[in-house]
Amino acid sequence: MQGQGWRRRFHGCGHRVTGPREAILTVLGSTDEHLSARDVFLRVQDACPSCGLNTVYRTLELMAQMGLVSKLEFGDGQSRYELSREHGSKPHHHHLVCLRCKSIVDYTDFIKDELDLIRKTEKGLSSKFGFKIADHEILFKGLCPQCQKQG
Amino acid sequence: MQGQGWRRRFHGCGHRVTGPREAILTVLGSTDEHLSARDVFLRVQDACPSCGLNTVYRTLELMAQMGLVSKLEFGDGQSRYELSREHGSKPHHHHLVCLRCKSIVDYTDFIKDELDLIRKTEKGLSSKFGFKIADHEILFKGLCPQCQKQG
DNA sequence: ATTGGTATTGGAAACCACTTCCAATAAGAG
DNA sequence: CTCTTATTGGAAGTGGTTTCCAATACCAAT
Repeated sequence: MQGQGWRRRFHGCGHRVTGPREAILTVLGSTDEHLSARDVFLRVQDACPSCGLNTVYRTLELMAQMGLVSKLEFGDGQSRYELSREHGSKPHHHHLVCLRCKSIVDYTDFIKDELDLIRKTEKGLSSKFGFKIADHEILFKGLCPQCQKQG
Repeated sequence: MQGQGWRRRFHGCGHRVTGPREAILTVLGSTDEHLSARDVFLRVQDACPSCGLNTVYRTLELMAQMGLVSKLEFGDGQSRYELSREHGSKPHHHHLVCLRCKSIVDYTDFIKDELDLIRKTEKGLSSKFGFKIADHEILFKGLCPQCQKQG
């Protein structure tokens, strides 16, 4: 999480800046992984021992709706979170997930090629359906090398 | 579900063709919606009253791994299913989901424009990571007109 | 600084989508 | 028709996520 703009952002929406929120953003800003709520909870204990799992869920959901974090679902039964494109330090990327073992690969290939299409689609959809679009996701699904062998 | 090819497909993988499986495919083939497992379960009662929710889950997961159905996650806490591109009668489409109320819009705009990119990316990823790619998904996230008003 | 209104928090309990277990059933190969 | 074994269904379990509510702590106004 670069900068402190998020504080202003919170206040602007009538939200308060609190210890847990600060700590959660710090955790997300210090990793490249796709953390589950429980993962975040564990790592937050350090900076904010009183923070409950419950608060982590609420905060992540709030931040997802504000567009600060991306909530990802890869089919393994839990949501995963990462700082969203504009707020994180990870390069723009997408995901490749194994249908069987649910393993995940981040890829950054062909990202430039998608720009035009995404921009055009985003514009078209927002004027056609009235949505205010915050983010997009491209997901490829298949079988990883291991799972291919195992039938 | 056009044709009966899926029977052969099942036998080919050492799976049996059963009442519940047949009924579930019929349900999926008769709608344009993104049904949850429970939705499918309810609609299956008609053709196959003995079919349990449990079997619906197992069957949908199996079909997802076979590539017959697409398992979709829109962030509302349950998976949704539709016949996959090659097996369904719905045109190739993608989704637009509201981050707040989780409502879903199907769109078919700019689908042609994506073909090249998808083909190229699919090829690149499968040779780089060894995945056997079965499907792809593009998801736009944002706020629907209603939720924009409500802050 | 102090105060007051209210958003936020934390813990426990509830919820619910989904999975596991296992004995009974039935598909389909021989 | 028979035998093997995949599949089923019901009940019980699992675990991620939400709800409830009293206590806490932001922060705007004083």
